Amino acid sequence: MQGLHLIEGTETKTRASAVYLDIRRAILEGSLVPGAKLNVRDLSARFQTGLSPVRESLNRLAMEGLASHEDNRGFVVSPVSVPELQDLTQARCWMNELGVRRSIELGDSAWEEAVLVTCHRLSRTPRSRADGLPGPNVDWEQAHKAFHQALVSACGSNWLIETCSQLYDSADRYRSLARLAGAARHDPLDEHSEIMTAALDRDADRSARLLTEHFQRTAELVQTVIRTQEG
Amino acid sequence: MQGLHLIEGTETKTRASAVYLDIRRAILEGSLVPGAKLNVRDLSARFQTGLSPVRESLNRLAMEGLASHEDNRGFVVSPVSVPELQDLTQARCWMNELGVRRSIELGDSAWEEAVLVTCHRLSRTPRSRADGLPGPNVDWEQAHKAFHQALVSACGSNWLIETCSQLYDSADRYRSLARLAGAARHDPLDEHSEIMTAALDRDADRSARLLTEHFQRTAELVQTVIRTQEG
DNA sequence: TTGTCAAGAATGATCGATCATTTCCTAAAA
DNA sequence: TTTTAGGAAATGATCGATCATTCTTGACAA
Repeated sequence: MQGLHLIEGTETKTRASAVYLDIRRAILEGSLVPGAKLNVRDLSARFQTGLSPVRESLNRLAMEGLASHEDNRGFVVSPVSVPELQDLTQARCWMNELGVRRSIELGDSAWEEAVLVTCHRLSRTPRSRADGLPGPNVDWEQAHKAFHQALVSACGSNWLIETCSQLYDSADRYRSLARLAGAARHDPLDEHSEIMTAALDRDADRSARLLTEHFQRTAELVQTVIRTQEG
Repeated sequence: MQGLHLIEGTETKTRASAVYLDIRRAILEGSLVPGAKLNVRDLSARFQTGLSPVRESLNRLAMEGLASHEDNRGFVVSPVSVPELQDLTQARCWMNELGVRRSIELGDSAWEEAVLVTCHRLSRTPRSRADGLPGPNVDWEQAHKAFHQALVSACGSNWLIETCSQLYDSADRYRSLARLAGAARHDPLDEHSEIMTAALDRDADRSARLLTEHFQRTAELVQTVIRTQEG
């Protein structure tokens, strides 16, 4: 079997992994909405594959928290809620504060350069797509995550880095949902630059404060959207 | 299908979940040693079930970090190492410090009572098994985890509570491995009481310090064992 | 109308056969 | 002796049929 391409650009060794990545992306992008049933046979048909790879994918997603599972009742896209968003945001603030403080303490010049470069790339990447379509700009999403991960990358703990990455993805899902619901984004271009400057100045307190505010501001916007949808 | 009992006391609705819990326990107890191959057909035979439930279990374990997976190369019990133990310990210290500080801040009398009761139960549960066999005393393990989870239970963040639980289990695996390798345990009975007292006194700094020392002391013991095994 | 219950349909879970890839073993060549 | 090629064996991955459970539907009774 050659590499699989269930979706353009995705190439993996097994069907299970390919399907996993595709469903994962669909959930994070919001094209699979919270609460949606993840019917194994339907997904098999959609991805032109058997039942086993789909079930394996869903098991992975459930452990990751992106899907929910109950024995004999199948899988569902994990629901979203304001309390869960608040919990998530709190965790992001804690973890990123820890990460950036340690990185400021331990980071060498390579770390500084990574922060500088990823921030620069982020500022050069347009927020909206080049083709004018309304979807997310994958390049920007990637640059944004790269910058936030760079900030904590010198903390010395792989566990913390991985945790920040997972939290980022979960929060990203909320952002996508808010965008789909038509939230206008106050452009946070300068916020990122400010955070970068604080980090390169090795000002731990200011970095932590700016990061926390950055996360909370985003969360508040998303919260508003969820509330208007629920009500 | 009635409840399944693959192992005494385990009862779940699907084979996949039953097998998952059994393999998980085997890994945490150390009867499946780090690096051991998790052969799907062998496990199917051992648990008297088909291939699918086993594969689903292994996918879950891999996402959880207890198993490692590479496409087309199957599953392996996750290896252990001194650096990973250090990372894990660091993370435990951070997370439990956060958890206990917030709990001291937010916890009501129900939290205090939970800490008191779980500590009491722990002190009343013998460390070694009633039947004199050398294995772990499941009651003690359970009481120990209950106490540590009680300490952070009022932190207000489900995410943090769940994270502490996962970290506990991962660290517990290291402890089991050290015990199997014949590590003599300096009995930490009083450590737990001291932590309890500090928490009930609402002394956040002392609680955090004692917890961190508690984790680090255990980790150092385990490290020694791993090093002597490696060397 | 509302509640109950028994088919029947839909869906989830499991099975073992089969296909694909990797690993192992052996023999010939360097 | 070491290296390498090739084929067999082992293992991983996938498939679709089948079994088990849950959900739906509609007739009937209260």
